[in-house]
Amino acid sequence: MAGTWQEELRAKGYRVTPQRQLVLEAVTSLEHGTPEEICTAVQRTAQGVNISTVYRTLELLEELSLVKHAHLGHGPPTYHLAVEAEHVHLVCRGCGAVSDVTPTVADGLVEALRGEYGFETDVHHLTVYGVCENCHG
Amino acid sequence: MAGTWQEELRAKGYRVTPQRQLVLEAVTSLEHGTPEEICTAVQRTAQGVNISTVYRTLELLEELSLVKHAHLGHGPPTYHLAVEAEHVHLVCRGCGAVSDVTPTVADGLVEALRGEYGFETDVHHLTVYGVCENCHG
DNA sequence: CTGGGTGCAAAAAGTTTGCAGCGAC
DNA sequence: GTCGCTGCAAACTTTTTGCACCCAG
Repeated sequence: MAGTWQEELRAKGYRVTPQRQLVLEAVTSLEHGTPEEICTAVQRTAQGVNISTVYRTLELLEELSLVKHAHLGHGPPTYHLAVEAEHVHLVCRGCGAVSDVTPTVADGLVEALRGEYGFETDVHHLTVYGVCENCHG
Repeated sequence: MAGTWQEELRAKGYRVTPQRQLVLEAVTSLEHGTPEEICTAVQRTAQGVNISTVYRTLELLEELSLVKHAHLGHGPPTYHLAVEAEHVHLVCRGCGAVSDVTPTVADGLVEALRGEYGFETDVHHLTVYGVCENCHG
């Protein structure tokens, strides 16, 4: 691994600040966190990171492809590490649970869309809604 | 077809109002409309349907499974008829275009999730992000 | 008539922006 | 020391809610 994300930031003229490190740590540990949850998590460690800084930081981190976001339902978007995005989200309409499964389940879909429509699927951003095992009694 | 949606409404103690008919017509004609677009469309026909009535009506219609919604990108959700939901949305990250394809492309995915995770996929609600033929040079 | 529905306005929730001071480099 | 970053507060957008009046059944 040639460069850390800190070096990547500096190389692009951005600065490495405590806030940015804290937000990235929060995204890492929360795994599926909304901006507000991330803000709260950050404030448990060091206090006083503003919600608007969280938004600005998430935007920046997403621009650098360090994090990604997905819309899992009605509420605010949830953010997670891009390197951990190697999965497909399953959202249960019954209990609201979010689980992660391997992208291989979508292999057929990806190939069908590429073959029939020339569409390159971004599997990292795939969210499947339905009913989980526990809920379709 | 035994009952119209109007009869279904009345059967459940709800009332059939001009506003509800207009909103449903707007959802039908727009195909992928946000609440605000639906409100605007309704106001072109009859004027004076309030945005909050649109929200309340959409919530009701969704509860009755007459319409469904999907999050296609960053903005507000888009609503469409449930009976027309028999397709999968493709959203292009390049040009933002939304296209509809047959759910058969997801057959493999559906079977894999059912077999491996006991998860019953709601194909009507499936949205796939990626890059369309025109945009991936 | 009766109770659900609507419009209006205010509030809530989520997100963005302007600006002065601070701190990474 | 410079210039990007942050905190704060205000503005903005989207959605929800309270309430009095209205109308479908």
